[in-house]
Amino acid sequence: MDSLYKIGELSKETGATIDTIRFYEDKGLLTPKKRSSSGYRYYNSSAPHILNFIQSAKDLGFTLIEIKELLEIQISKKGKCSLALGKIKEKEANIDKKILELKKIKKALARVSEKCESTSGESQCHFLELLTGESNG
Amino acid sequence: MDSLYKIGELSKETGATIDTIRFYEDKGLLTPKKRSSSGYRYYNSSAPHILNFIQSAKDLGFTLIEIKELLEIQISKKGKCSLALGKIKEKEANIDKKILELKKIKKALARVSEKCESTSGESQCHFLELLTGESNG
DNA sequence: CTTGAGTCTAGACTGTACTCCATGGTTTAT
DNA sequence: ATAAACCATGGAGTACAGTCTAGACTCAAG
Repeated sequence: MDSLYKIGELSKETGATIDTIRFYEDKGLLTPKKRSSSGYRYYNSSAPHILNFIQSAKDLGFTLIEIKELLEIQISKKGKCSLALGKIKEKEANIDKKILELKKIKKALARVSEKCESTSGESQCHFLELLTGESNG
Repeated sequence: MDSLYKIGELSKETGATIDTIRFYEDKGLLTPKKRSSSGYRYYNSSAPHILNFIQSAKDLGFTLIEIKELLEIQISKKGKCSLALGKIKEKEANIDKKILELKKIKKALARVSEKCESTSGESQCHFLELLTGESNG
């Protein structure tokens, strides 16, 4: 039902190199569905999703250890979390903080764009001032 | 008007180590306002803001080179950007993407919390499924 | 059944971002 | 004036996240 594919195919599909995929396996982030008798790795269709998630999460500043933790989160048949609820709430709060910081930076950049497009002059300032709100434009 | 302080004081105020502050200087992210005749570094009140920004930006997955670029953005008296407007728009788009990715992760975590709090059972699933929306609860 | 592309393991190497010396000069409080 | 605390430079060492190489095995096509 779910055709398996080899590491080279997975690599081509996701853009992650073969070495990187093996490295992630070593770190416990992505285990092949099975190994052939000769040792070849075979992956199922969830592997590319995992690799894409790892890539996104890395771009967002998560370490491989944190990403591993996120990937390990699951809910049992009885509705139990694999990770303490407090820890999960902590991660949520952490992400909220990141979103806020990004919005601040975005706002500062938007102000830069705006000022540079209008070319109304007399508005000298640095990014840092735009970030903290002390603009003089 | 603006009292200067030494690297140790800056370190204590921001939590960045002296070595880190010097390292950032080497990379062009933070230059002391002036040096004493004996070589001591003296910083003004904007230094802690810069260090805090570096810390936040690092947590958000920006490299020191990207952070340097952000810090170098400024608008001249004539309303000109120090960086091409296209580049700035690109950075804005990049940040929008990061915010979206974070919101997805946040949503998945919120679903985990919700399910684990309700304990209504029969809802086995992994984080990755919650992330992509294929939950079976 | 061979040839070439793909895969295996193990280990060395790289870049980024620090972190830790060693050694010596400077400041400050007593 | 002298110790204690602080700061300087330069260079070595570390952790994380890959990236590359060597040497051997496997698989698919002609």
